[in-house]
Amino acid sequence: MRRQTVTIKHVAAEAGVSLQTVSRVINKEPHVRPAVLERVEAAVAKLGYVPSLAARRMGGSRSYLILALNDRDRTIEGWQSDGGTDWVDQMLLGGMLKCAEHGYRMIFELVDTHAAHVEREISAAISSLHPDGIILTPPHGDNPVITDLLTRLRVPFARIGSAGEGAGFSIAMDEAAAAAAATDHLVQLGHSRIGFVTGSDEYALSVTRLEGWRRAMAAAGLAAGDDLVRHGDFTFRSGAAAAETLVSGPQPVTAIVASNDQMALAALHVAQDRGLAVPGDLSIISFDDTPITRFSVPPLTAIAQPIAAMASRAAELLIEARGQPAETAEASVLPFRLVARASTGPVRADG
Amino acid sequence: MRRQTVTIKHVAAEAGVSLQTVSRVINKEPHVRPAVLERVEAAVAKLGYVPSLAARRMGGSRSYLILALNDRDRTIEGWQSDGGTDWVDQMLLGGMLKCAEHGYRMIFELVDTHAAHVEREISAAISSLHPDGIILTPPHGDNPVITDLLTRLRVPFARIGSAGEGAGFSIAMDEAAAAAAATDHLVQLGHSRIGFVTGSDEYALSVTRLEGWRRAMAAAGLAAGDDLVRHGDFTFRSGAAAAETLVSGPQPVTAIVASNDQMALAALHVAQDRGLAVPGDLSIISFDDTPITRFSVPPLTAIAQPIAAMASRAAELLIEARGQPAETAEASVLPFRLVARASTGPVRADG
DNA sequence: TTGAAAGCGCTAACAA
DNA sequence: TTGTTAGCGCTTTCAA
Repeated sequence: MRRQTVTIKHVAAEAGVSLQTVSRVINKEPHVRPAVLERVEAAVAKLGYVPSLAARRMGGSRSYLILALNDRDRTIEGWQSDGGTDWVDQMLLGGMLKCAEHGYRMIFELVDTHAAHVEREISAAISSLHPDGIILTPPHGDNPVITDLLTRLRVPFARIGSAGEGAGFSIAMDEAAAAAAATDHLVQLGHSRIGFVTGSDEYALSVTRLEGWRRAMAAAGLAAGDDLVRHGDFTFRSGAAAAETLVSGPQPVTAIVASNDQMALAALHVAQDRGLAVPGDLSIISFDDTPITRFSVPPLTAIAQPIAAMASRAAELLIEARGQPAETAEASVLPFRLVARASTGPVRADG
Repeated sequence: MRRQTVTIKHVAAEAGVSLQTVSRVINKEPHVRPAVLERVEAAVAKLGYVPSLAARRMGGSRSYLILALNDRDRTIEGWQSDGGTDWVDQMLLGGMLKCAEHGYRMIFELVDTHAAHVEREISAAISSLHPDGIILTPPHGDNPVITDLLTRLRVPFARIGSAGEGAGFSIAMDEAAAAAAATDHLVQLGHSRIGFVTGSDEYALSVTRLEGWRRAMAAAGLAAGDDLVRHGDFTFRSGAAAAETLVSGPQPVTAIVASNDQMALAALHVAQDRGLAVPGDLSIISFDDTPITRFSVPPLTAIAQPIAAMASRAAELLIEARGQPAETAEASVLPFRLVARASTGPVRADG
C-alpha cells in the first residue's frame, strides 16, 4: 500500500508545522528548535518523504545536478572498440559516488566538440538541466570556446586534466612530472636513446608531457633532440607510424615513452613485426593504464592517472560551490602512479 | 541573483502568441496553424529556447528521465578491479544514445540489492526523480521485491537479461540457445566430455544456460551427467575451483563452457598451472565477451551479449510507454553472437 | 484553432 | 524561532 506521492505538505501536516519549517529541516538549516526538528524528522521517516528534485530546482536556485561533459566521438569510439576503456567507468566511480554522498546526481553527457555548434549543444544542456556544476573532461577544459561560455553563463565548472590557470577549478595530475618519471624509469634501466611519442595537439597535456620528457633527459645529461620526438594523435595508427621511424634508421632508440596506451600497443606490434624483443631490444612505457596494458604481451609498464580521484574531487568542489562560480579558482594536483610491468627492462649490454 | 534564462514566455512574446501555443509547438501537438507554427519555431530558434526539464516535470506528467538501475556492489567491484568490464559502457552506449535521440536523459543509479532496504532505496530514487521508466539490469529483473514494487508504483520498467513472463518489458537474448550454441561449437570440434560451470543462482539465466547445455549435449547424443556440471558464482575463485575438479579425476573433460569470462579466465589459469595446453588439451568457451577475452593468452572464444542493443531497446520501449505501464508486456529477444577465438579447438586424436 | 487560469512541490524573501 | 506569501517554468484543464 504505497502513497501516490508524499510532498512537503503532507510532512508539514503530519508534524503540525509550516512548509517552511519542513524545508529548513530537510535542508539542514539552522534556527529550528530541537523538539520541532525531531518532530519533523519523525514525520519524514514515517511518511517516507523524499524531496522532488524537479521542485527543488523550480523553487530554489540549486538543481542538485552535476553535468559531466565528455567528447562524443572519442567516447563512442571507445565504447565500440574492442579494447575497452575505463575512462568513463572511472569517471562514474569517482564522480557518481561523490555526488550520491551529497544527494546530487551526476548526468553524463556527450558533446561534439568539433562541430561549429558546441556552444549551442552545451547551452541547450544547461538550459534544459540547469546543472549546479559542470565537469569538463579532456580536452574540453582547454577549449576556450567552452570555458568562456561557462564563465559567461556563470555556471561553476571543473577542468579535469587541464592544468592551465584560467577560470574554473583545475584538477589534474602533474603531467610533466609523470612524463619525467616515466623517462627516468628508463634512464635508471640504463637507456640513453629514449624516444617520445606525443599526443594530439588539441590536448594541452600533450605539450606538458613532452616537456617532462625533455626535462628528465636533460637532467640525465642525455640528448633530447627532435630526432627522438614523433608526433602522434593518440591513435593506434599514429603510434605505429611513430614507432616505425623511431626504431629504424642509423640510431634506433632502445626505449619509447608513448603518450597513451593505444600508441604504446602500436609500438609493441611494430617491435613484434620487426623481430625486436620487448623489453630485450625495446622498452615501452605508456600513459593512461587502461585495461589493455594488463593483458598485452608483455603487459605494459604505464603511468596511471587518478581519474576516479579527479572526478571525485571535481564533484566535491562543484557541490561546495553551491551553484556560484568561485572567485578563487583553486588548482588541485593529484598524484599519479607508475605501474611497472614487463614492457620495460634494462638496456642490452651491446645496446 | 537569478541566471538569465529564456523561458516559454519570452518565446510567446516574440512570436506574439500565448504560452499554450508555444507549448503545443514544442510538444509537437496538433491543432496549430502552419503559419503560427512557423512563427513560433522561428522565435524558438532566434532566442535559442530550450524547455526546462524540471519545469516540464512539474507541470506535466512526464519527467523525460529514464533510470538505469545497476547492482551497486557488483558495479563498483567491476570498476575497481583491474580487469575492466564493459557492461556499464555498453549500457550507456545503447541506453544514453537512444534517450538522447528522444530528448530524454538516462540517469545511472546504483542500488544495493542485498540490503533489507532495497525498497526504500528505489522508492527514494523514484520520489526524487519521478522517472518515466526504469531499466532493470541483471539480476534485478528477476527480483520480485523490485518488480512488485515498481508494478505497485505504476512506473514502467524494462527487465534486461530477464526472460520470465511477469510485469515489465522483457528484453533478453536466448540464453538457452546461446549455451547450446557454445556447447555445439565444441561438439563440432569433436569434444564429447564437455564440462559446464554455472553462474550464481541469483540469476535466472544461470539455470537457463545450464538447460541449454543439457539440450545440446542430448541433441549430440552425449552424456550430460552431474559429474560434468559445477556450480560457480561468476567469480574467478569459483571458476578456478570448478575447473580444478573438471580437469582432474579419472575422466577429465576436454572442454569447458563457463558462464562468464572471469570463470573462463580462471579455467585458463588452472590449465596453465597443470601444464594443459589450451586449446590442445582443453578448450574453453565463455559468456559475456568483456575485453579480457581479447587480451588473454590465448584469446577466449565467447558468447557476446547484445548489451547495447538491449539497453537501447529498453529505453525505446519505456519512452514509447510515455510514463504509463503497458498492459501487454511484450518480450524482445535479441540475437547473441558466438565469437570464435583461439581458446577452442579440435579435440586431440588420443583424447 | 487558440487562449486564460490553475496548479505541480519546492524555496526565497519577508513578516511576525 | 517560526510562518506567510510569492513565484520558479511548464502542462493541464477548460473556455472561447
